[in-house]
Amino acid sequence: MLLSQTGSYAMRAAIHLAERAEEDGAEPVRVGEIAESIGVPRNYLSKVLNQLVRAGVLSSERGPRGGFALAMPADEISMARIVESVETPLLDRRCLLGRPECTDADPCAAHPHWQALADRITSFLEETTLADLRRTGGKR
Amino acid sequence: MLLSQTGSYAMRAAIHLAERAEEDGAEPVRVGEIAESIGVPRNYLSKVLNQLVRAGVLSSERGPRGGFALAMPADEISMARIVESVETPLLDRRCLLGRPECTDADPCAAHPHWQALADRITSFLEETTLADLRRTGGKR
DNA sequence: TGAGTTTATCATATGAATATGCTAAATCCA
DNA sequence: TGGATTTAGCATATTCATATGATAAACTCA
Repeated sequence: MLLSQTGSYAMRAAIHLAERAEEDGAEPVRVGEIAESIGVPRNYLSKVLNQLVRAGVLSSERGPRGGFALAMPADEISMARIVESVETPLLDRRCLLGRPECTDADPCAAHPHWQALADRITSFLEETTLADLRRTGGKR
Repeated sequence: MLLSQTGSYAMRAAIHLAERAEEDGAEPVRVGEIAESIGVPRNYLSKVLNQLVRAGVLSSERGPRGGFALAMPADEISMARIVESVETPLLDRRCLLGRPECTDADPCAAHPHWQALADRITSFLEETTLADLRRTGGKR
């Protein structure tokens, strides 16, 4: 699996916020609505959203009329930015085999074979934005 | 990370066996040597190797002169086969976002963007064999 | 102001992956 | 045969991601 469970939650929540932003502009969305909509544990999601706030991806307001919203336009938020906010490291590009000491000088056996694909994966995560992932038309 | 820790251990152990097979033919290699060579916990590796034996990727012999060896030529053992032997599932191609109900009829937001890349990752794992990963020349 | 609502934070629980240690079974060889 | 060696298998420990629950802090609005 490319994304952790937490990374998946973060992505789905962000996509939901991108969709809601299209409908209601900058109106904050409450945790309860997001959790129910994407079907994940409410309290845990709350913690994940808070990480996104601290990473500057989301903004939040407390109290009535409070909730979460994207901190910037959807087309400026990449998958990489979201995933990096909640899980570390995003992708071990250095070494597919997980060797801590894998360097160019002493590369692992998979090194040359892995590089090209790792580059594509990284590009995918960096170049795909919430705007790309937002549902257009079709059912919810 | 694309591979789990256990998947990484399995790959590195298999690569080591492929290299040793070139040197000594079908001579079994003991857990101790493999663990020390790739720098992983010996007892845990023992369990991982046993999984590979039960999956038919490795063969094993007990007693003095015993140990582990590839059950077939290195160019017939794909990364996919090894990783699938120790972790499930290899890669959730269905849904990048981890939604359990993600189908063609009701796809997740990332579905079309994810498919092409997932295909490439799958191909990489299926088409790269131990023979490709074996070190040729260079230092150990 | 003060009651109600919502996020923020903390403390803890659960579960799965990872790791360790011991015993059993198989094999070799003197 | 019997002791030594090595994998197989089991039982348990540890660690970390995931999850839950309760309280604190911030905000709204009557």
